[in-house]
Amino acid sequence: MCSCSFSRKRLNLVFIIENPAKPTTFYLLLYKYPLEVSREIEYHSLMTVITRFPPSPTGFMHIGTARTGLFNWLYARRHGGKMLFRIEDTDRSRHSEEAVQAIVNGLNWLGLDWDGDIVSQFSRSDRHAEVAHELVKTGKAYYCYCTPEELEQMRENAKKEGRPTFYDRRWRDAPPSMTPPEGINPVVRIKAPLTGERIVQDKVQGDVKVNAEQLDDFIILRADGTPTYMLAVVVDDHDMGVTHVIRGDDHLNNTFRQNVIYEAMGWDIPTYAHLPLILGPDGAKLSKRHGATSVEEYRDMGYLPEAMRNYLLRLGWSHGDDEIIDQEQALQWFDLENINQGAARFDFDKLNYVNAHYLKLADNDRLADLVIDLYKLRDISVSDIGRARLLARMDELKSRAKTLVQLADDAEFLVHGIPFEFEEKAAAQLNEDGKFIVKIVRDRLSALENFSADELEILCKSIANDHRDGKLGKVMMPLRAAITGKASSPSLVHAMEVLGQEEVSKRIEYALEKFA
RNA sequence: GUCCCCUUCGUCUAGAGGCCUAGGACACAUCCCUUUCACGGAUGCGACACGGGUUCGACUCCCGUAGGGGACGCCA
Repeated sequence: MCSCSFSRKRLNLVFIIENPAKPTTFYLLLYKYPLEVSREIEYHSLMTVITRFPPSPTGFMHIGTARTGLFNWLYARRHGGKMLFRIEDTDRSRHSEEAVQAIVNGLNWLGLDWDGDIVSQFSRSDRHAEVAHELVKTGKAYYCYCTPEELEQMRENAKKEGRPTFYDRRWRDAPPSMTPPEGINPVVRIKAPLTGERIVQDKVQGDVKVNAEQLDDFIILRADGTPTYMLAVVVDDHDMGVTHVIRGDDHLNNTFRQNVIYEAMGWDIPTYAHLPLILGPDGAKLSKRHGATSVEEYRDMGYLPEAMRNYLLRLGWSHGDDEIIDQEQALQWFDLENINQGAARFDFDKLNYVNAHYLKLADNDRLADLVIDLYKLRDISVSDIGRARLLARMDELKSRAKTLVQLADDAEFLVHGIPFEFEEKAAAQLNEDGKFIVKIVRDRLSALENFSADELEILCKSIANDHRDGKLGKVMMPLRAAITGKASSPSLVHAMEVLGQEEVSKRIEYALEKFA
């Protein structure tokens, strides 16, 4: 199969070649003009792609977890595959239903779904133990009777001598003379390779090499018979048929250990892609002190899920110069090749910009509902009339705001009743000069044929001409203060139209009375 | 202490040895629009961490240095 295309700078000849060694696998080759080099740009497999989303039940969904989830989801969906959902609750004490629910809620909010049931790692511990014992039987793993104190001592000594801080393998090939001490339940350790270069092939980081001397015989089964994380992930990923492991950079080192288990069991190693971490605005690891770290906090700050997805996607992944990438586009474009290798800082300015963009595109009814939800948190109840006003001005409102919270602030005067508060700058507008103008407006309001924005504007302009040298602002500012209680607002004449003559008059009377 | 990874405008990034006088976006500044605040439009400011190689030619490849991040648990 061959296709040909022109890009800005080159002629592409694409050959899809079957790999005879793996009949279900195809390579996509790209030839650059002139035909000097060929480069494998993509690896397509006809096997179903299976990714996984394996959060720890921490009680909330970290923004980094969300991004990893998004990447896994996009990759699976892009390739017509599946994303599995597994709770990493090997440490059962951490497990709680609420914690799982929090993650599910986060995923739902982001609009990501998964295939099959949520798998609890804890529920599979028998299987994990079975694998551990099988490895002992085949001589790939062994029992170790060291106490935590002894291990601590080893680490200290190693550090002092400048060696890796590892277990010294004293039970690895224990001679028969070394009888197990009484009363100690052994752990199971795996036999890691002693020498040679170990390579992890990573889709993001490339080939990562480390000497076997840096790997120790890590524990796969604890003294109480429960599996460690290292064993559990490998067994579960294998049993669940995971083909692509897309996860945070912090697991890159673990990968060498996990591969030891894969090899000992003779299992296929999945394709790895390790994503760089998200840093806070100051370059340090994103943490609580940077403000929001969980997706629900971003929701509460007024960000739209589609904006969040777009922003998170662009944080570390790119498609040329494209910035606004909606879900549909992302599904067509997403790949592992264009993930950046360096960690990225979280930038609220950019998020705001992206959010403002999606706000403009969002459906008005949906936005009204979201804003009304926000008002509930402020103990403001919105009547049907209030909702209708919101809707009537939504096109303008959504074009101005960066977040739903801003939109809600902007629109609050449309839904609140009398009495209402005046902010300081608004109060200042209602001085003698201001009240003078407001009274003139009030007196001439009833003469309007239609209480419409156009006529209101004509009226205000004529008042400005008569009393303020044609300076419209001198009329609008005090009027705005009287009607909204604020010094800035969306288009006042349009807002007045929506509020209606009766409500406008009431508010003017209320303001004049208050600042009498 | 040991090992691993990373490094292009303030930030996110484009860049696949000559297309680079390094492109885009956010932020910032100025101007325009304007009843306010925003939105929008235009223009501007602004970077290849440093030092060595390789090459006719390096942002791009290699090696060092510096800086940043990560991992070294009977946590996940």
